[in-house]
Amino acid sequence: MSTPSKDRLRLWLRLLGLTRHVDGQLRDKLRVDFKTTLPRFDVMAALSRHPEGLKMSQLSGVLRVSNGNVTGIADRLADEGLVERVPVPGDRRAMILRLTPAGNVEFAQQATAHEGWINDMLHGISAADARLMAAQLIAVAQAAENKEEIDDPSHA
Amino acid sequence: MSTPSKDRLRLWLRLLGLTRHVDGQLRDKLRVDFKTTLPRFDVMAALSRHPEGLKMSQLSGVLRVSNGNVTGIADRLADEGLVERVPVPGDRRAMILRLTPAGNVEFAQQATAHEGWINDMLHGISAADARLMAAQLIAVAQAAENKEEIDDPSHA
DNA sequence: TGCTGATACTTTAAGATTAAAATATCTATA
DNA sequence: TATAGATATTTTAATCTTAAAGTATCAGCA
Repeated sequence: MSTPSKDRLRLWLRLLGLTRHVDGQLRDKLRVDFKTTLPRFDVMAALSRHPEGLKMSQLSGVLRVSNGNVTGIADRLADEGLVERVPVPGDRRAMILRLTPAGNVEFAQQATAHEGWINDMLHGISAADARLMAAQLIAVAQAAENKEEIDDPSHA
Repeated sequence: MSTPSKDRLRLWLRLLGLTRHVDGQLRDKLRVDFKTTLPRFDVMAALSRHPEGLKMSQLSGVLRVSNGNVTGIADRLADEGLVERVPVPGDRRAMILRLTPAGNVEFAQQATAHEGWINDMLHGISAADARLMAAQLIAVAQAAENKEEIDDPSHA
């Protein structure tokens, strides 16, 4: 049987299956090759895009995870000297988190490897198809998010 | 700059972004509407597809998670009377996990709601596009998994 | 100044997750 | 039958995750 609802459900299950597969591979490779984890990689990637650092709250906003989550990951990265907390002049509540020089060196290696892993795993897709699919997915994501605004106007 | 490698990386980031978004919404709705979690839903969904039940190891195989992981989730579901452990005749090591009648009733409601949530979130996609995209994703996933067999022939 | 509410972050409690170690049982074979 | 290795599951230790509670600070205003 095939209804629009079932077709969309099947699409979702495919999407989830592929994402989990790639995600799992990335976690394995980060662990084996770099003795780190995907959440740590994500934090360092976000900081890498903001060399001046990010406040803890900005970081959790960018990564779309809870505040408390970032606290623990930052603690462990700081223990290893990969990130550092810098006080914010004029606001003693806030802390800026940024990569240390050692963190920058380490992340550069991880990022290069990461791009290579993705390239390998998705090598069955041509560059042109990758661009097309990415564009389709943007449309899908926008549809999904617009749906929420209709449901919950408080976001407006 | 656009290289094939970057195009594939961007595709991956889109894929991940959409999946995380939908995933997060599902978790929220399961929590609010059913006071449960996605891992619990996943276990019950797998058992629902196998009314005779699944051995713990089969279940972790189907869900692609570790053995120990399933143990904890099964414990909690069993505490609530939604699943039960049944001894396997002839093998005292193994246990079959299956939905209880109460678990079946509960899951049926969750599954209906789940399909509706997906349908709402992906309503921007026509049924035809959903089928096309699902087919594309199958090809991508196969390419990704074939890649591994080439890398690691032990799976053959 | 002193209060009130908002903001930034951390801590806590509970569940999810994994790899690795521990238990219990089974199977094949010497 | 004894035992060695394989199999099924649980336990353990560590990390990740969230919601909710807690702490400290800030900003506006009476």
